[in-house]
Amino acid sequence: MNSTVLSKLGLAVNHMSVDCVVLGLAESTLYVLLIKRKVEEDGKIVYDYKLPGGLIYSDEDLDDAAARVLKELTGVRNLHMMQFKAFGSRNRISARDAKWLKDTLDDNVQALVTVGYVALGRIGRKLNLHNAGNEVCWMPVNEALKLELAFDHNTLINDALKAVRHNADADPAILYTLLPNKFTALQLRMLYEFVYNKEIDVRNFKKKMMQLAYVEPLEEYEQGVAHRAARYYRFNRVKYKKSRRGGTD
Amino acid sequence: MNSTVLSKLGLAVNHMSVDCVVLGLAESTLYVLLIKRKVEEDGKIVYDYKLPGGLIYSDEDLDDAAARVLKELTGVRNLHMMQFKAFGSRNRISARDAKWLKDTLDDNVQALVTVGYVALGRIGRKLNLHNAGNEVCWMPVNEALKLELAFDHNTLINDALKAVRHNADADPAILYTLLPNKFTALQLRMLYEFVYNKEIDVRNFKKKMMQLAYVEPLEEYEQGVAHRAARYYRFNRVKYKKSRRGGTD
DNA sequence: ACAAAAGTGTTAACGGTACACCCATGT
DNA sequence: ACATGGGTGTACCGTTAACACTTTTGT
Repeated sequence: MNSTVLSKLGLAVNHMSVDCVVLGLAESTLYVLLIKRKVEEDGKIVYDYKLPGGLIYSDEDLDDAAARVLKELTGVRNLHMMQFKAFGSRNRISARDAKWLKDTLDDNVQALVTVGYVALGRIGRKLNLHNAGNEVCWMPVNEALKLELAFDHNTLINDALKAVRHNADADPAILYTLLPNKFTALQLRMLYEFVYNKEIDVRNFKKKMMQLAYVEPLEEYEQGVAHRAARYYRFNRVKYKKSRRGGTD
Repeated sequence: MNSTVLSKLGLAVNHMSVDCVVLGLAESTLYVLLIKRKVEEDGKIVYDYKLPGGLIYSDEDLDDAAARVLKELTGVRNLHMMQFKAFGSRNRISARDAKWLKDTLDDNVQALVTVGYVALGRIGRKLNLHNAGNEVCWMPVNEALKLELAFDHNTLINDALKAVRHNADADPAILYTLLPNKFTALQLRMLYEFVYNKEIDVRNFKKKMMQLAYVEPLEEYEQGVAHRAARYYRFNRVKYKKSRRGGTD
């Protein structure tokens, strides 16, 4: 059966995986979802971090594989995952990674092409923190990028951020998946500041924001804050879609 | 060796390929590079078209695989290939495709994940028109999309076009790879009109074009045309790169 | 002379950016 | 009362968009 394929194709058979870069915003810091990895090295046990990822089944689509892998590893569901780039095998696998693959998959894996997915989510979600013996955690993106993550996951995170920035103006709706249902003007502005990586003038931002029919002001305000209470707004998906289909607004 | 992997992983092993969408512009029509495919069906021999594509070796990077495949199949080299999307296996393979894969690779292939690459090239290039028994040809994109191409190649072409449009403003240089070394203002404008899919005012366009330091007017003009001769311009890659690195122009 | 496409400037509308003060609330 | 962050309007500038006539060349 399949071994025939292998002998015929030789080098041309690889392993394929998806890796998920899940971003979340809290207190104006961007976090990324990581899995703690246990590796034995020189007789000592060391820990490092990896993105949630896994192999693709042959009967599933890429998008489905990404959703399944994320759910299996972290319990997170129903996130809108966006494919951003595929990564080849060369230079992706360090000695430590090879060791880990061998321990996990019980064989030498020489090539591993991965398809990167990015999702934006709310940090409040419940995680299966110890799913499958793995420890799942949120880590500020800045800190994560200072570490040496498994495989080329530093690269994946960087490219995921680029993809979000690149796609945000084509489809601003993805940004609102990072915010809670009710958010203040400050939260929205900080999100834009992060995405466009620069400071935005408060008044100018408010002006533009009020022109967006799909950002609806509510009659609700912050409570118990030591200053004037900020108004809450919410994202109206229906109006958003309408505005994309050539509505006058 | 590898068969161990298979037995352990079962469904998780697939075939991986790259497919190249090579676009070229001629006479204000956009063409795509296709390979004629011969399939036996119900005892009859039928022909259809596919994009140049092939399996990825485990020791090469994706970008290298794309360049190699394109060269092997069409003789085209040194094109800047841009990865745009990966495509999963489900619904990609028709009965006819399965038959062709079996004839070509001598086994049943159930899953085939492909990474799509797009390149812009000049149509004048010499092609190895009958490389590896395949007939390579340029076909107007509009015509190609009316046909039922192999696998999900209609989708690939459409997504490649979207990617070009999406990337053109981030990096206009890619557009100039579609033009001959010396081009007229009309050619450049038609290219922009295609990419942004709308008419552009002649004078406004000229104004903006003259502000681009990297579009250099030459002292050469069209010859033997039945109207006033148009001036030629050329793309200066060095100045372009300089302008991207924070030069004042 | 005429047909066909090249080449060339000005004005108005719009969107983006810069900028400073008063308001509400808890301590 | 004061400290903290929320909320608001106006003026300038650069970019884009609309618009029509003259020039060159071949037939």
